[in-house]
Amino acid sequence: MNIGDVARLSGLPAKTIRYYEDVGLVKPLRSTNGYRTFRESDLHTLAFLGRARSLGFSMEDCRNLLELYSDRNRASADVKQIAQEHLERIDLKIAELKDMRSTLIQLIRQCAGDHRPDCPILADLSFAPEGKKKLKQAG
Amino acid sequence: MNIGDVARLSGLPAKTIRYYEDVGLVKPLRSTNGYRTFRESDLHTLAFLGRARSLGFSMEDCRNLLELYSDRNRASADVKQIAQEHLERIDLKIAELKDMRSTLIQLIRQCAGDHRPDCPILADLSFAPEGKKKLKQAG
DNA sequence: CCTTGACCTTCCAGTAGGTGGAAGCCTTAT
DNA sequence: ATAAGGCTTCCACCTACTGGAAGGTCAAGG
Repeated sequence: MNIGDVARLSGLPAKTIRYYEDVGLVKPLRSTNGYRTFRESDLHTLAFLGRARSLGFSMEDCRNLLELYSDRNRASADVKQIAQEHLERIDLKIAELKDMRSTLIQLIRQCAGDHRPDCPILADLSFAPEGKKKLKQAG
Repeated sequence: MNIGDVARLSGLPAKTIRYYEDVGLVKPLRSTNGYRTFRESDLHTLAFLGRARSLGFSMEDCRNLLELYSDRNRASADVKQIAQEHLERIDLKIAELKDMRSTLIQLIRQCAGDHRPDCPILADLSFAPEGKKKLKQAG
């Protein structure tokens, strides 16, 4: 299979697949004309990567997961740990975003959104004292 | 004020402040020795930027917000729109993360996490059928 | 006067995870 | 022979910084 074929089959852009080769995540063969030649196992790896990335795993995680995947003596505990740490990062990120969200919603609600210049959003941004910061962190 | 002073006062790293000058978000003066000299208004701008960034606004948004802030004939509607679009992006991001989260939680729950190699997490990653992909794309 | 240490300066490189484009080779069909 | 499309490499760019090297500046102390 050439890169276009695995791109279609895996759903990943050819550029991304080349990048994954660059960083050593997939190692296709080369045919005499210099074209990359992908085996079934490469396609499988790419599908694995696509799925893992879609779950938000970092490239570093992907690398480790792939290694565990090919290790028949792996302990599922090692896989689980990677997933759990990733989950914690996701929860942290969600919490951060929710914090931003609640502040934004408040500000947006207070803003008239008309032709006049007065704006509580700008007022908040231009005057963010310690008290507010504490409120934000507590909320 | 030198850069160290505004760094302490604004809570932003000096590096970041230099970067903000690089991209034109703040324009400190220079004293004869080449040091940046910040006025009160520059400190104010930096505080504004710090607050806006902490709410997740992009640099592009920050640029526009600063421009509106200094425009006495602004319409609060323009500010509100920037904030609302940002809120939508945040909501989208939260939704994506929650999707990942729920899948991850399921997989983690199913994984024994012991010394044995069998692992539903790897099984999922290595076998992502069309049905799953559609779910992912819908979410 | 000299040194020490804390500042400050610029410039270069690297981070994650790609994406876009240019220049040019390969293949296939007509 | 030529055109279309696929493939190659390489380089730059994106966000929003961050780290570090090499070197200039300034105030205090001996």
